[in-house]
This record gives sequence, C-alpha cells and structure tokens, in this order.
Amino acid sequence: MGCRVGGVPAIKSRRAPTKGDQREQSLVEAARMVFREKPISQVTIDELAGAAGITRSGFYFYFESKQALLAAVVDQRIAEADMEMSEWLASDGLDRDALRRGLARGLARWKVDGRWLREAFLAPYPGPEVQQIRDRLVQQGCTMFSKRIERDAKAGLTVGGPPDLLAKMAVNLRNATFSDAYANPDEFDEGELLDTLADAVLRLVYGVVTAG
Amino acid sequence: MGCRVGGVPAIKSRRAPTKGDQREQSLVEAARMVFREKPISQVTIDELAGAAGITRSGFYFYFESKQALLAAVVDQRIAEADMEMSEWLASDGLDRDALRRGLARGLARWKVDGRWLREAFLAPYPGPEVQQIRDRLVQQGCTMFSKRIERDAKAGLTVGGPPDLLAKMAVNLRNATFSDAYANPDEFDEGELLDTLADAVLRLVYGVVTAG
DNA sequence: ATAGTTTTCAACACTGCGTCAAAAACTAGA
DNA sequence: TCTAGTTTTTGACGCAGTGTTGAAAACTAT
Repeated sequence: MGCRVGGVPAIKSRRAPTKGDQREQSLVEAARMVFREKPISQVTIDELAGAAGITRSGFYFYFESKQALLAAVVDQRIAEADMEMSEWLASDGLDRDALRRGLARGLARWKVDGRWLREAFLAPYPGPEVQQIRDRLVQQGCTMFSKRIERDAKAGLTVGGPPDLLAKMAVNLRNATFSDAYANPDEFDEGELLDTLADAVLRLVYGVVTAG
Repeated sequence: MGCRVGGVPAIKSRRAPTKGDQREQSLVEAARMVFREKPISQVTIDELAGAAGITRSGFYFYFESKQALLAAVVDQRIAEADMEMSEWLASDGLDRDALRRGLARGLARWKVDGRWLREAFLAPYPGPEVQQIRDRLVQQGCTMFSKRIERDAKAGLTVGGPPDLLAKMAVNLRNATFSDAYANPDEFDEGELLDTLADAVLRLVYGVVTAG
C-alpha cells in the first residue's frame, strides 16, 4: 500500500483537480502510449515514470505497480467498450447489420490499442487489479448478451444451448478473433473478417445461416 | 547461447542417453510439475533447477531460459494433442460423437495441465521459443481442420465462410472454452459444457443445428 | 510569514537473471 | 591403471529492475 488513492477510483470525490490529479491522469495517458509500443513485461516503471515526467520512485506515489496502472488504463476505456455493442444489444431479432457495426467499432479500437487489450483480456494472469476489472467487464458484457439471447429465445428464435455459456463463447470468439487480427494485421481482409465473424456469432448463438 | 543442444530438439541424434540427457529430461518433467502449481512468471529458475536436483547456474547448461524450458515442455506434449482430434479429423460428415470425444479428451488434458497450457497457447507474448512452437502447432491443427471443412463443403455440406478463418475460429473457441473451464472448474457442468461446445463448433462451421 | 499538507526524489536493500572460469565427474585410449 | 580429453557442476560476480524510506521541496491556506 501507500498510494495516493485506492487502486481503481470508484467515484472521484468532488474536490478540484489538484496537481496530483493531473499527474495521475498524465501517467495513465502516457502509459496508454507506452503500452502500445511493446509488451507490458518489457516496459519498466522507470520508462512509465519518465514518459509522464517524473522519476521512478515518484511513480509509487500514484500507483502500486505497473499492473495497477494498467488496470487504471483499462478502467478508463470501459465506457467506450460498452458503447460499441450497445446498439446491437438493445435491438431485437438477429439484426446482423447492427451486430456488424458493433464488431467493426470493436475492431477499429483493437487496431489501435490491441497490444495492451490483448494483455488485459487474454493473458491468463494479468495481476489482481486487472483481473478484477476484467472480470467485472466480461461479466457485465456476458450478462447483457445473455439477456438478449433469452429475450430472443422467448420470441421464438432457435437457440442452441444455455444462454450464459453461449454468451461467454461469443465474447471469447470475438476477443480471440480481434487478437489474431491485431497480431497479423495483413493476413486477412478486414471486411471479410467482419462478415465472417458476424455470421459466425449468429450461427453460434442462433444456429442460423443468414442470407448473403 | 551456450546450451547443450538446440533449444527445441529437432531429431535427437542416435547416441546413447548420457547423464546429461537424463538430467535434461528430468528438468522437463520437473518443470511440468512446477508449472502446474503457479503462474510461470512467479516461477524462478532457481526453483526449476532445484526441482531437478541441480543448482541455478547449472540450469543454463541445459536451457537458455525459463521460456525455452517451457517450449520443451510444450514440445513433448504435441503428440498427445495431435491424437486427441485425429479421430474426428479423419472422419466424414459432421460425426458429432467423434467430435465430442475429441473435445472430451482435450478437456481432460486441460484439467490437469491447464495452467501452463493457458500460458503457452493464450498468452500474447510467451517468448520467442514458445511462440514458434505454438505457431507451428496451431498452423498444423488449423490446416487439418481446414482440409476437413473443404472436404465437407465439396460433399455438399453448407459451410459458413472461408475455411481457414472458420478453422481458426473453431480452434480459438475451443481453447478459450477450455481455458475458462480450467479457471472456474466448478462453474459449469462438464457434460453440458462438452455438449454445448460440440454443438457450437458444428453450428459455427456448418451452420447446422444437430438433433438433441 | 508560517504551519500543515502534498508531491518529489536520491539512496538503500533486495530479488532474480545471465556469465564465467575453475573445479569435479566422467570417458576412452594406451 | 594412468592419463588426456570431454562433459557436467558450481560459486562468485556484475547487472537490471523493484519497492521502501526519510528527508527535501513545492504547494496551500491561514
């Protein structure tokens, strides 16, 4: 322990943004940049501190560890991720177009921040802080997805298994596919990838072959 | 550099198993045990060496790094993984039963060695040695899968997209599901998981809802 | 100005990595 | 069996990165 605020800011208190708040934010932003460049395991705390204009030991005034900082980075991007799929999650029926649009938004984000997104969402042991945030986010995403599936099942669409399992599979499939797409940027045609993925998710969940 | 043999033994030379060969093997076996206990990042070379009965610096006589040893561990288990799915890969038509059997074999293996399998096959940056073996193995698996899909397509089964993409998706789905199953051993019923996964793969690739 | 708080930093101790050269154990030929 | 050569083992060294601490410096509010 010994940090400025709790690891992941729950609800910020209403005080004016003091110098420390700014520094903390610039640390998060600097980290996002640095984490784009190389695997997190190869990033030193010295580097992160330097990128934000402080010395290494100063870093520990703001965060307990590299992982805690990564957790903050992830945390600040959750809102975006929620937005991405909300259109489709709110829609009814299969609505392949909305699904594809959501996936396209996700892919666009992964093309930029894929490097650390991979480490945050795919790595088996990302450290306790990240683990916690990841679980929350995945849980949340799966629950909403799960609800949609149940809704669709009630509306008479064929569904191929327990909704919660299917939801998790779909989310995993999406993440893994984006991860691959980031790792081999030019191996696949982007449009084809999105089409295939959208269809794959629909087939996976609803057992339906859409036209086209 | 400075190791006894090349990182990943291609084809062992025909000499009798000298003392060093035994030690190397016991190092691999000890590592498999140790890697079951905790995340690889938390395992020290000292620990691995100790588990095989030598000192830390002695380790480097056999392997360049922890990752190189992990690569050797993975390498020695490739044959098993190949066997698992070969029945289904060789069969024709959907053959859900063969598929389910193959998946069941895989799940059984993951229940034992899931910890390091996750790190070898899911972690974004497992180190160059492991990366190489993983790529080879995944490539190989996907190719065989891909061939089966093409075969099936020719035989008149509906297929939902480019075979190579579908194959990769199916493999990713399987790995991710097994990984989840390892991480939360008692969250899902094993039989249900296998049924759902088998059906999911069939739907994903062939767009078919099987009876049952 | 000044007392209290927030922020910064240099110095320290610690863990784990990788290298090296010398010692020890092993092997084969005379 | 002795011996020269090879394989294996080891302790000691230097290095990089971590996390802590206590004091200095920079702020803030009275």
